[in-house]
Amino acid sequence: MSKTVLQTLKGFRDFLPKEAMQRQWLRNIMIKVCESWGYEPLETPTLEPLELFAGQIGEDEKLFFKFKDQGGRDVALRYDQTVPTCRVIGQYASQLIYPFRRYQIQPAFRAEKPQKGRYREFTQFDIDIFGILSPVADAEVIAVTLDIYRKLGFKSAIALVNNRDLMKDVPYTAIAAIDKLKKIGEEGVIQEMVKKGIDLDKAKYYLSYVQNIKPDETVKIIFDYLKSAGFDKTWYKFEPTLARSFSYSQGPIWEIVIPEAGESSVGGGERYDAMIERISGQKVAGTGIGIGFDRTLEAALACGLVPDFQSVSKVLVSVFSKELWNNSMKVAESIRKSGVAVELYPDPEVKLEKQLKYANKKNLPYVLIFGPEEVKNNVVKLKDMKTGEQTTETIENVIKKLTD
RNA sequence: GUGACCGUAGCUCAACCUGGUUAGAGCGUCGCCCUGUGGAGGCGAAUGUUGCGGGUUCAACUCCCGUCGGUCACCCCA
Repeated sequence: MSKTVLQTLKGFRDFLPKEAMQRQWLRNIMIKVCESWGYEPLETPTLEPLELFAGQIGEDEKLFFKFKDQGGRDVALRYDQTVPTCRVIGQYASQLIYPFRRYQIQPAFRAEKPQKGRYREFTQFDIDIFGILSPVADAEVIAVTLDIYRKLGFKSAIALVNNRDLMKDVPYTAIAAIDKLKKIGEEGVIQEMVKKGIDLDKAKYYLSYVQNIKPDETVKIIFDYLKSAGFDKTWYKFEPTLARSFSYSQGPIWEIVIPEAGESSVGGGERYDAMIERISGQKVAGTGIGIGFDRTLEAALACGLVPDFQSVSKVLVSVFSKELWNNSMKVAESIRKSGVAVELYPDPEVKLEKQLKYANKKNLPYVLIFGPEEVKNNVVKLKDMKTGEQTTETIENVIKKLTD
């Protein structure tokens, strides 16, 4: 194999066990929280007809990962999870039960130029609820999201909330500019608008108009809900200049920021009733959030919330000699039966010293050691790798200790 | 898609600007000290088509072009 093949494609990543375990940890918590709120999993294909995505946003076709399949069909890798879900709503209209709550965690693919935190294959965690027009639906999705960050152990996460409907009188180009306020400042926003053909006076007017928007009834309903759901008021905030410049955003819009881990957002959501109807042909209300899985993991790592995963198993059963190989196997098997993750050193010829070094490097909590002496007395030595302490026990006792 | 910077041992880097005999160091790895016990220490050893391809040159890790990959900004972000 030539050496150039030993690398991943631009913007694609491998996850070695340590990293993969961290991802699984995060994924499991997110799923658990979602299900505790009654959200059910949904999965859609990796490959879709190109028109499903391209039909939606015609202009920026460049970013699709698209190609022709063997049958000459134009296909594209999953670009996001919202659009396929809209397809599902149309395709299975007769079987879905509303309100329909679903979460979805799958990779999305975009042919972007990669940079930090932006890859061509990345994982998105979406939480959406369909069939409910009331802002209570938006509030619930925000509450589930905040619950996830709370359960992950963050001291705080803030939902910045606004209502796109309050910007009805502001043209889209102005909204898109105002969305960048945090990044480019007031001057930058005004310049951006002027560049896009808006008069200077109007640009200034739009900016100050938006900055002075006050929360409406919809926003109040959402905040009341969050308060009742047990979130301190430091966990949510009205943010008039939050714009979510997606063309399909409507109604409540929000973003999640984690102050302890930087100011950029880890996810954002909005209502998109109109897009659902456009794609599915069904008049179904829908609102939800897309959470950046990678960004959330990065934030959790930065805040020291991720357990230090080194190994999957709790104990290594060492092999003293070829003659005792069968004993080691039996011991490992009986521990495994008790539900404890156990690994057997897979080579009877290797010196005990090397087996211990292995256990040490992998950070395995315990090692079981037994030679002829112990076998004769029907006991084993349980070594605690952290303290170095070693006790002689019966297997039953070892299992009891390990399952505690 | 546009622009900038980067790519040397498993890892972090030196040598590149000002081309010149066997490309170095630390960490890690492996072995021994230690024939029933890891982490510390001592001693010893192995390792590179200098990302890949081409060009210039008597000579390229070094200069030039291309390509692949990375980082950053812009663009974009359903």
